[in-house]
Amino acid sequence: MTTAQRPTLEAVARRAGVSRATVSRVVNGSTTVAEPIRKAVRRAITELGYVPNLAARSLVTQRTDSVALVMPEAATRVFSDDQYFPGIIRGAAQELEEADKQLVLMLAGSPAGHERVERYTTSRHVDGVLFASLHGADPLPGRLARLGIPVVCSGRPLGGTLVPYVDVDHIGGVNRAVQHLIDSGRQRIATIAGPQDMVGGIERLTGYQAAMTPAGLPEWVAYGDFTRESGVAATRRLLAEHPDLDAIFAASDLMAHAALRTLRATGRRVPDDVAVIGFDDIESAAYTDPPLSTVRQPIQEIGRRMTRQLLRLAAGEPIEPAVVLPTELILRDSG
Amino acid sequence: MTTAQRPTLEAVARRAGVSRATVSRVVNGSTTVAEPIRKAVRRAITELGYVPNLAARSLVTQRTDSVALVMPEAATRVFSDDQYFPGIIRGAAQELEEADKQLVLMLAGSPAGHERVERYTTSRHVDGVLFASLHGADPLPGRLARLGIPVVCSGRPLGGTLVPYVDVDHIGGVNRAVQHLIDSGRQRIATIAGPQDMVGGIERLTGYQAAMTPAGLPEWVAYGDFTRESGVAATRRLLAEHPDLDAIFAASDLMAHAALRTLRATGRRVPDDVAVIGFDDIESAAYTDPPLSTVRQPIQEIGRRMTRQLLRLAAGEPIEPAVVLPTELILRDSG
DNA sequence: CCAGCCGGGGAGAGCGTTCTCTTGACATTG
DNA sequence: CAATGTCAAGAGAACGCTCTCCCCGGCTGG
Repeated sequence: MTTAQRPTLEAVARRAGVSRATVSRVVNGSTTVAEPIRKAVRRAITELGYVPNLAARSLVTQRTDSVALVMPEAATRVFSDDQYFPGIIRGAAQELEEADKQLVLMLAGSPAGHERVERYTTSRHVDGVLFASLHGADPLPGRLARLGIPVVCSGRPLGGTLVPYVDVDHIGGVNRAVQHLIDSGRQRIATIAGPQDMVGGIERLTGYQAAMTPAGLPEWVAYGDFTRESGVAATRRLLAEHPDLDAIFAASDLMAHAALRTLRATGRRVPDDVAVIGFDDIESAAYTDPPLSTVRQPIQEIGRRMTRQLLRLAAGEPIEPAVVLPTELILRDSG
Repeated sequence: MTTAQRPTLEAVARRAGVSRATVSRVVNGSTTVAEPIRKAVRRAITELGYVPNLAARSLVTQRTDSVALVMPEAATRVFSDDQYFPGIIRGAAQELEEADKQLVLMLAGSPAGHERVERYTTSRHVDGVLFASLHGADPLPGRLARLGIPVVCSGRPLGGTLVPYVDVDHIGGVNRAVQHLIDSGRQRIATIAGPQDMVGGIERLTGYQAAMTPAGLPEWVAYGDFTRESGVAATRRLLAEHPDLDAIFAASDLMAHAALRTLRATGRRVPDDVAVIGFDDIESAAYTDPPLSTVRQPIQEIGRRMTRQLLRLAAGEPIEPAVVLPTELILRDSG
């Protein structure tokens, strides 16, 4: 049961008949070690099963080789079945794996949780911090950035904070979707907007308006919070106020899905009577009835790019303050 | 731009006019410090904004205050829209937050990734390892356990490895579901089984058989991998071989959803002609058409319990080698 | 009244790395 | 051939913390 003492640099050095410094050089890939010695050290390492002690290394290098990914646990969308959360994680994990760094996940749900995240991240326990799906104008990213800690956000941070971010072209994507509705003859196009304390929510609404206003069409808006429940309620509100609407753009696929069902429940046919387009392109979008047209955003790529930017930042390289990835209109049957 | 030097124990000690040892005692909550001194130290800490250096602490305590959560990235279900992945994470994160420990997420997708996970976890860089959703008979958990590293799996590990685990009562839940189908008069009940290299896949099939065999009913099985795509294919196969089936139990909601659609595409009505019951109770189960009956498993609770067990193990406390959580039959409209 | 205790606090030795200096062995040059 | 340069490798000092002694002063009991 007792654990064998883990071999240290010292042990490897003794075994290979060299100094600790040389072993360290070999481990860290310095070129200034003669081949035979390098070989001997390598053998000693494998024979002893030596693995560097990261804590000791961190202590002297002042690096931790880990980055934090902070997500607001409360965010309904994060834990519903759209794939934002796993997508970001997966992208980040892939990119970090290549850099041989660790991913520390922090959920900043409760105020206590948020405080904990702040304490942890400000204390240089990680080499950088990734923020996903921020709500409102969280001051934390800006504060960290001012402390000189590398920070990258998914989605442009609200509140004028100057923090590098990676986002998708919400406005352009939505604009294209709504334009498509207009082009196919729809005249009474409503939207189910997302929460207005998140960039995604705000900009998708802007995209809708950017298409409607120039066309001189009336703008009908109901607000949801990206979830199905809110989508049902919003659709009902829209139908109550505008029974004759002939299209709905929903700011999330979950809400679009809810719209689909609610429309059908009221006897409307999709897309014959009402066209519906969503946003996200979640996996189940292809499996709704009818299959949902939607604006696809490359979630996993967001995670990758965020991470890449962060690693650059941590390495002291310059980065562009904003990366905006394209969105794509996916036309299926609903609109 | 230059980062202010972080204050150390030393600095706090000087400021408070005591020794490092005393500050350490205060920080770690030792009782043998007189109140006035304790107060002085506390003040010095806040004035200087002192935060302990975790690396230095780890170096001497041999603890890291972090645990790894390992997930097979390749697992289709992990990144599809069922909520297994986020659920486990959330449960684990909540429990770890209370213990003030960090969650290090590792995706063991590629062989290289798996090797990386092994290297990292065997090297005592974490206080314990959580394995989620294992495929086949992975030797890693057993190996770690033998090294004396605390390990807990979600789902009974295959291959006879003796590692503590937390699982749900697959067999009981499925048994109840199929029994319900039988009780409501169904006679030709097929099943879409999950992958047979995962406990969940195996046991859900066992549960089906455990209900069918005693009833003397024919057992019709098609295999899928928990995804919608595989569900479509499996349903088609079942229909081709047994056009007269009157019920399907699917080992995942995703496959059940696919069955729903495929059945309808062939002109069958659910539940009138064919009843369908799934497994998981994912969020969208209530939003399928018709709403899906299913066996609910408490995913988040699995995450919590795994973590609690792991923390006990890490603290040297004894734990029960297996925790099995109950499942619940949720009857909606599909069966 | 003194030995013995005990609680509060300090001194100092590590923990396992990295990294700067320094040394020593050759090779190169004028 | 001496002086200089180059390169490989070692010595040893941090890094910031915990924890085991150890000491000091005051209190108790015989």
